[in-house]
Amino acid sequence: MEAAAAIGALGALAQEHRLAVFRLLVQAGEDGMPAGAIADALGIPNSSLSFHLAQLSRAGLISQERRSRSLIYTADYAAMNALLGYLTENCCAGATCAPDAICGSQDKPVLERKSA
Amino acid sequence: MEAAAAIGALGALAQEHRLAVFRLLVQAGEDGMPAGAIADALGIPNSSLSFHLAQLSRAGLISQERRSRSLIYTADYAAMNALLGYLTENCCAGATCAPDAICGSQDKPVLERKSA
DNA sequence: CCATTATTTCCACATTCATCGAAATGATGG
DNA sequence: CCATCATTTCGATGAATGTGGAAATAATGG
Repeated sequence: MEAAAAIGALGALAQEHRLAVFRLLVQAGEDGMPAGAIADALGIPNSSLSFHLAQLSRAGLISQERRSRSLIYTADYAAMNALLGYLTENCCAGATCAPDAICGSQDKPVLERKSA
Repeated sequence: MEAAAAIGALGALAQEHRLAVFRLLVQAGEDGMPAGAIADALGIPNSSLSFHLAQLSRAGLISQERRSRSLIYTADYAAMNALLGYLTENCCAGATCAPDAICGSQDKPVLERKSA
């Protein structure tokens, strides 16, 4: 992951509602959630939520898929792994917070999961 | 780390110059760098850099210390660890990207033993 | 087809963010 | 003390962000 992508992902998560949405989608798992259910769960007006979903989507952190009448949103684990990897590398590069502190393997992605 | 702090840290890093500054400070290690040297290394005007340093500082990601005439800035590794921990926990909580996937130690956070 | 449902786009507005020259502040050495 | 150096604050400006109601778009079931 290059810096520009990391900045995009960081910015997408750096907002109360968007962080809540992403957390919710992570918990929802691979089945994802329809926009309406997200709005309902978090108490965000539809139009506002749509704006935030677009931001998360543009950052590559979530993906959408239409299922019948609903648009289902799903967290992209690979993107989150890439972000964590970037931060870990750039937090630790040449510095004291040892990569080994994680567990020893630092060029393997943190969460290895299906890719999108 | 609670959500508000995470949002602050994410927002602080979600900017080209600030991310570059933080990376530089991480590389610089515990000795840190004076503001002038940072501005010089990254080609950022003093006043702009000062603004960004304040943002990073307010987010708790860096700390300052006066040494003679210079203000030395240092990356706060603990804060970064806390952020990584928050993201890891909230990426994985109740979902499929298993905590064990990290390395096997599942009750030990990524880089440090700590909870908010 | 059409009524209905689900979601997005449009719009207007207030707020915050980023930029950087110039002036102010703070600290030091001599 | 004061000349000087290092850095911050001030101020003005343009751009981007967040908000939410209302209207538009898309898809389905019947």
